[in-house]
Amino acid sequence: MLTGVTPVVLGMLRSKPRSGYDIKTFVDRSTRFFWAASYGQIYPELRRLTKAGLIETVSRARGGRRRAEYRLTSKGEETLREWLLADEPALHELRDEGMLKLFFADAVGPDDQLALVRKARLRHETTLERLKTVNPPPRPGRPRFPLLTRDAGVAMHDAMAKWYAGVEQMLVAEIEGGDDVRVAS
Amino acid sequence: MLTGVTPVVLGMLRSKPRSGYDIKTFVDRSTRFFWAASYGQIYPELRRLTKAGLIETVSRARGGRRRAEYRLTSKGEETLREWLLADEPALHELRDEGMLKLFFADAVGPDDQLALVRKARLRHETTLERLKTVNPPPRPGRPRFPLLTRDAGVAMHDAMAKWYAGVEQMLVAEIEGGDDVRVAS
DNA sequence: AAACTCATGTAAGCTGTTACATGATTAC
DNA sequence: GTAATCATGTAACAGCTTACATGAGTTT
Repeated sequence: MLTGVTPVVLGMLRSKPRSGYDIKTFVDRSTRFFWAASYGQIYPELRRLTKAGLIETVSRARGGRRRAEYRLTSKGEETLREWLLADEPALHELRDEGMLKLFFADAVGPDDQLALVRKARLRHETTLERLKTVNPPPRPGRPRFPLLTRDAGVAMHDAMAKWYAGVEQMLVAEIEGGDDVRVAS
Repeated sequence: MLTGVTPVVLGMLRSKPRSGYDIKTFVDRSTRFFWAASYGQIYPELRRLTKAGLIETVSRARGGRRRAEYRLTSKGEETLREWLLADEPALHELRDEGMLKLFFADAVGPDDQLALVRKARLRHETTLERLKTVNPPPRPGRPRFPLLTRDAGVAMHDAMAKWYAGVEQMLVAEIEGGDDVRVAS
């Protein structure tokens, strides 16, 4: 894989010809949650891949509008397949500021800790709901795996939301318990 | 937050003075899974933070070795607390090549799809096992939240491993089912 | 004395984001 | 006619990784 954007562009062009704009739009509605891409990556990549012979231009019009559509060449399809079946361990990177905050939560008092955890849970629940609304009707012939990855997102954020909920309960119990003790003594 | 490394450095110096080397080592054993940091970030950041008065140098020796330890100033502690309680939505970014491959898995045949899913499940299970072995004895007085984030990692990778296992079963059933039909017809 | 670990630091380079420029077409 | 959307592109910058340089102390 030359750069991080290569497989997305290749993959997006496999099912049908698309323009750079199309790719960006589709990425934002689909892979963005686990693999984002910007115009600054996509357009230069389309040129590189054309030069490398992995994709080719199809048509330059839609309506009267200027438009450059690309499709995979057989060489491009082969490259995509190679990447899919490659043996190298797949990259897996996470940047989760909420988790980092939790890591350092000892620096604040119990109430603030609770607020922090609650916020994190809410975030995951919001993402969860948003993912659930993505619901294109499965048609025969349409690729099935994209929808599957949506389910993965649901599973992940659901697990996280529930985990945070557990921590929340623990903290609530401690705060209340602590109050009781103080009242009782 | 100035840069991504700021809160880690600040947070790592809160519990006790550390050197840049210490910070890097500790990050690699703890936050790396959701927030990585390299020397190229840490050392320059230590200078910036010193100049800004958020941290200060403590001692310059340990054994006979050259060593620069830093600790939080009160201003630094305040900055850390502000970041912890900030209202801005926490950054959450994922780069998951395995998931991207699954997204495009329609491009390969059933057997390769299965192999791909199996590999992904194994990856998560491996990470899961590694996380489970991180088990520092909880001592009173030692911060508790770091250990909690380890549990979060366990929860997340467990959820993903199980989700992939489900997909795997589905694919296996389909492949076997397809065979049966072919054999029966 | 060789090898390893502790320890600090930087330069080059790669990747990716953001913001902007440009202009055509369509919807109101 | 004006606002929104479609569409392509780039330049500047921010952020981070990698590799290297350097050297002291420790272990074998």
